[in-house]
Amino acid sequence: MTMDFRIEKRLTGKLGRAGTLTVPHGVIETPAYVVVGTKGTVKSVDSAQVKEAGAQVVLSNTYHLYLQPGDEAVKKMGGLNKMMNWSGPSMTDSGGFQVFSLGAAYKKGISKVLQVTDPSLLIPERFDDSDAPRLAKIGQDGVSFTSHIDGSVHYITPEKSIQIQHNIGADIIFAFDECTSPNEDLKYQGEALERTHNWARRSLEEHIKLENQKSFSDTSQSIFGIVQGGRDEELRKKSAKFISEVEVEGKKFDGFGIGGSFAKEDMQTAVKWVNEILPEDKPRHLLGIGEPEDLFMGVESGVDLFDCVLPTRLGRNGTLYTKEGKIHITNTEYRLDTKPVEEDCPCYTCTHYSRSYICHLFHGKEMLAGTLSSIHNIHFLVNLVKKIRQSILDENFAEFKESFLNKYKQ
RNA sequence: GCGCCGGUCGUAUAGUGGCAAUUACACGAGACUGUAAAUUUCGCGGCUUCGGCCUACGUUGGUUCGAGUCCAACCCGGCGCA
Repeated sequence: MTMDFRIEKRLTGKLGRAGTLTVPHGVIETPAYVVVGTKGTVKSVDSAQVKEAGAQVVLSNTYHLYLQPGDEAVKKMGGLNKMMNWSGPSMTDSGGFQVFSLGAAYKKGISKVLQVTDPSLLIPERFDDSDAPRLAKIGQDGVSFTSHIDGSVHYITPEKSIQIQHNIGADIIFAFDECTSPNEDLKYQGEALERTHNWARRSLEEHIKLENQKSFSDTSQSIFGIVQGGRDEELRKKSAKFISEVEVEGKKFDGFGIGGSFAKEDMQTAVKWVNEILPEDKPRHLLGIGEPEDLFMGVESGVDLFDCVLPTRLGRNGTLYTKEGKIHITNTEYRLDTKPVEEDCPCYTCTHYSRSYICHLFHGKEMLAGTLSSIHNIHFLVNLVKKIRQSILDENFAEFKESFLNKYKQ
């Protein structure tokens, strides 16, 4: 058994559903918010704290672990879970996102989610910036990366990414893809999609080959294919169809990632196009998303898994989630505020510390600031998705969504 | 008492004739979506119809078209000699 996905309840009239996803390291109740631990650590938070904050599953990164400490080292340490003392379900991203973040987006201030109201802003910036500095360059067969750590050059192919992910040993691994920049033109999006599809097939082939080589004592892994296609309906649908149907030795992808960068406004339409095509009986993961409003949108559009760096990144940088919206805990108004971050929040941070203390920790540049803040943010977002799940089971999703979003100011 | 050195935005500094004045920290407000992020941006004398205007480098006066910068006196601090 590699993976078992069961749908318990559906949202009537919508694509959403609540279910359970069972993998070798445990059960994930879906929809679920996956916590990101890029280098085999959820930044500033220990695995026990991650668990206490309610997280069910952690996602690490192939590229980063390959560079440091090296996938062989991870394997030697007993695999990702053992290495980071995480007993629950685990995933690795393929390195595809780094094709974007270290490539087209490198030093350009382009982010995964673009907040634009004017669609013309999304139209081509692509004249020829091929000589722009970047650490990732797309080649014939794969991508060459210049290590940001020591400048060494590494060529990552789909096969290589899958081999690394097998050494790392997470429960769920992802096909190697190209996450395109939101301001690439349609022609480029089409070419990139061909490449991603080609890489998807090769990823699946390599995965099956490696699974076939495993012995009984080895833990089996599942692989998710990634749907791309930018903001174009035709490309998105074509990709959803291809990724769900591609087959090697009679085997298909175990689940799906929905990747790429979006204008906030088109995210929902893109997700719907895709999820209307993807097979219902397999899990779908919206990669790199998101914010509370994105979670409601995603769930009702048929997403089962989300992951995002926001809880930890924002936490480390002094922004904390509350039911009324995000607050900047370093601001003067919290200096003498002895209330917890959230009055009725059961997380470790809120049950033990005050806003004023966390404000003080940030001003004093104390490491604990990032830890306590990350714990709260993880709890907030993970728990929000758990509540969304419960609302599907209780058949009051719409009411919950409305009451939450009414209070929550973006 | 004599001599030398020094007094610049909260702090520490840069600045030897064109300066609302450098840099760092502190302070203030933002940003962050599959993590090159404990990162990063902006602001930090006042007013403004955004063209400027006013007030500012210990104090007072002077030289100069123009002074934080040169001169004089004074005040304050440090060091040395009596």
